Amino acid sequence: MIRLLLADDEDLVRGALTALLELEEDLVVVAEASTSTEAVRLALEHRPDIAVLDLEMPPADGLRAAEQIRAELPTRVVLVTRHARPGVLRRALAAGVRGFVPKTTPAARLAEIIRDVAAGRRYVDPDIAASALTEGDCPLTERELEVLRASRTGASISEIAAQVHLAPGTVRNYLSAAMTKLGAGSRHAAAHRAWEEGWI
Amino acid sequence: MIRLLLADDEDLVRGALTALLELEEDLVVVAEASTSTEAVRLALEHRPDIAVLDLEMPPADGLRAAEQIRAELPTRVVLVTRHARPGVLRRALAAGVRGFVPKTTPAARLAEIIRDVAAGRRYVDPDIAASALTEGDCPLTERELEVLRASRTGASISEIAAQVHLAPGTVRNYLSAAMTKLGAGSRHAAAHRAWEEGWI
DNA sequence: GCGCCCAGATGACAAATGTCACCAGACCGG
DNA sequence: CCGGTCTGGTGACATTTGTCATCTGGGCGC
Repeated sequence: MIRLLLADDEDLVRGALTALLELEEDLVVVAEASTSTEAVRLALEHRPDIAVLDLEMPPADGLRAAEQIRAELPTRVVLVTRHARPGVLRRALAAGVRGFVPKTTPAARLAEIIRDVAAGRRYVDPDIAASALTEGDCPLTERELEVLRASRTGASISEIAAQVHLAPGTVRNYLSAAMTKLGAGSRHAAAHRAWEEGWI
Repeated sequence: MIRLLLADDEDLVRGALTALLELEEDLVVVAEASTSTEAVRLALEHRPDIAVLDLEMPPADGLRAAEQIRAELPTRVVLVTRHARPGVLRRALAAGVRGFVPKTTPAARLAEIIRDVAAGRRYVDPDIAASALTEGDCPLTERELEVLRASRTGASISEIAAQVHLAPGTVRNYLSAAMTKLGAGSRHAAAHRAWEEGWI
């Protein structure tokens, strides 16, 4: 019997996935979480064999939760995501995630993937893997990513500066560098671009 | 026995919802669609009692599909959405949708909601309904919405002008008006705001 | 016809933004 | 200790953006 932790912030989806997986006789959902922090807490408490985490989850994303779980437990992590972007896959694998499943995967496959991972194998969506291999790595520094993230809501330079605790001029420099690297004409275009690539 | 059409572009979610609903003895999923056009086609073919449509679905969104289904069939439509924004609810009700369910709804409620709708009642998520009632309607004109939509990717004024076939100065005027109405300091902030409200 | 309104356009102006060159500490290998 | 490198910061400058007053031409009631 494979014991599962299921985390997804959308109750409807999480509940539906539970229903789907409980149909399998060798799988049992022992805990459900709706936030990344709750996922970590419940993982420590229940020590499941596999943690199935949604990537898009407040307050920290599923990747952070995966890292924390992996740091403490032998639990294997399967990440499920809507926007399966190459950059995310790269980060996920670096974090030691054992399965990477976009939500475009047929539902019937999920149980098989979980069994594979439980058996020690890895699963990575073939399409994403292919594009991750052909695409270049993220050229941006951590700081550049930070200011780009902060500019996604349309904030002004000074607002971004306040958010990231930097001087406005410095923020402009980072943004300028990021824009050059991404070939964008404005920080907003750069932020959009970086998001599409899965870098923020 | 209530016959259902289920449409969601994410196979995993759609399959999981099918599993969830098939657990109910009085519900049966007679067709599954992964695009809005397929949803309309299958609805005409199978004439289900209820169509459960995801709002976020290519190529046209679930709202369009709902309108088309309603125009041809007595089928009742339940919309499921991730970003349950007041403006969207407003448009959905105007399109004759009978149920409006954000994905934050507990999974166990979905079957009840479907039975309610099948029985002729309506269901609207209480939280969204409340904010839709307290919030004002979209104050933006069609043109203002158009230029805001075009600016979402971070395009420059001249690029937007080319997209919407207007002079750059005119685009600036519309953007300026939109920013004033939304209390935003830049068009990017305004676009973000308008998106959050469900207006674009 | 006449006046009125409205979408679209223009031009002038101030403020915000992006570019660039350069400075000051901190940190590190040698 | 020294030079190299990295992060953070500053100031000058050209462009872009946002604001506002104003113009133009077409529809429309009368």
